[in-house]
Amino acid sequence: MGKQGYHHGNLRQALVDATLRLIAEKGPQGFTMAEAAKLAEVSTAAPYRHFSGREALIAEAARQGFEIFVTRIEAAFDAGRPDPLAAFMAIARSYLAFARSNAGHYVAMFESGLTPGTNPELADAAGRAQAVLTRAAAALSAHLPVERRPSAVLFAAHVWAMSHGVVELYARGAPAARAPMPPEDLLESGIRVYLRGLGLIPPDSAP
Amino acid sequence: MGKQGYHHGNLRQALVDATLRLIAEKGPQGFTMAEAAKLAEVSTAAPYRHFSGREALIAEAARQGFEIFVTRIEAAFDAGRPDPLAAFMAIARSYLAFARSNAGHYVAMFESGLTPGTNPELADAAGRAQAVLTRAAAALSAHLPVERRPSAVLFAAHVWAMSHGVVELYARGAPAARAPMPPEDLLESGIRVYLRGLGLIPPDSAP
DNA sequence: TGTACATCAGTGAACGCGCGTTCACTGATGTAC
DNA sequence: TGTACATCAGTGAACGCGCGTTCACTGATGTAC
Repeated sequence: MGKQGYHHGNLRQALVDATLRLIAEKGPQGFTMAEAAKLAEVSTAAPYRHFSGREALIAEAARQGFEIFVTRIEAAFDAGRPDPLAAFMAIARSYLAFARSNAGHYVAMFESGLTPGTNPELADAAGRAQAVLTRAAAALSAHLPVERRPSAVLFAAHVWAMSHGVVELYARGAPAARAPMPPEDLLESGIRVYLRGLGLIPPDSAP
Repeated sequence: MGKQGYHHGNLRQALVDATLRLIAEKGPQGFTMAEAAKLAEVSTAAPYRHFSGREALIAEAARQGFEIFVTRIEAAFDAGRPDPLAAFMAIARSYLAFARSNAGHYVAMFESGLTPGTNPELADAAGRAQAVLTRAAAALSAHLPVERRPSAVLFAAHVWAMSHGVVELYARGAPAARAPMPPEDLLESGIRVYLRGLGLIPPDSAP
């Protein structure tokens, strides 16, 4: 694992880490193989021992992102503890926190323009991420009478869309709009209204 | 306006159109000055008579996008006709339609990584877009008693976030997730739940 | 324990390419008289 | 209506650059005997 010497030891991961750093700092277009190699202190030809090319390296960064994402979301949900509602809101906060703390991963996952069909492992990891959110949605709405219970897939998709939208529009430097409040509060209040619409929390005061 | 001859006639707009086409087809990174010039049937130096550089050209594409966006949204809202709710849902549909039909504009506006501060005209156009959505939200919630009336800015931000999230996650080839239904229906049902949460439509059957 | 050798993970130089941008220029246009 | 001339909007060639990728190579490592 030592860095000196002819053999790097863990170049594959070092390249992924360099990719994440570059993407986070300069956007997906700011990432180049040459610079990743340089960051990993290795010749420009070395990356090709581990990745077939630029796209493959970004895809691996995205895949690891989904992996970590799933772990984080699951930890936040904590099997519905202390109660399904609190656990669900914890997921929302965790979503935003992930986008912030793992900007490189997030961009690789959602903004790098990867063509999903080409990489089954990536598609698989992304699918598992969706599954976790769906499970959380199902848990939160499980106590509703069947005829009023929403489709968990649909429920999860709505919340995911709002979360993603908040990140893209308000938690970045996008020219779209200035956020009326911190993204965390914006998302939490939005989800709260949505959950009220589903009858999952009582009609309370205005948001 | 004739294309033949030494002078192009309307090169500035032709370059913007070329930019939109390239961005729509290959993403913001697929756009190059050289190719835009080629599409406009002009030498590679000509664009610099009209734009200071690459960034300025993309920014103009985005600005025009916001301009059209405002027009479309306003037309869809139609001053709240036939009723505020129907008008509001028309905006949502219009948002998705715009993202589809004006993919180049949409990408330039939201996915090109423009730094907003640098271009006041762009920031202004974006601000007006937000204002339209806010006005629609205010109109829809105007009849609520004051203490239950949500902040229109907040309301608009939530709906915009969900709309944007649906576009990004489900109306593109993103590796994120397969949509459980057409994006239009997904967005409409999501907004419906949200509006129910605000007390703007009665608690009906499950979505 | 030593040695021979296959395999692996790097190097360094080079390639062809297309990019953004600049330059001195030139053809077309509009205007003053 | 003609003419001189300033201005404008193009050209074409060139620049320096950094990119992704490939190649023959070489140093390090692991394994069989």
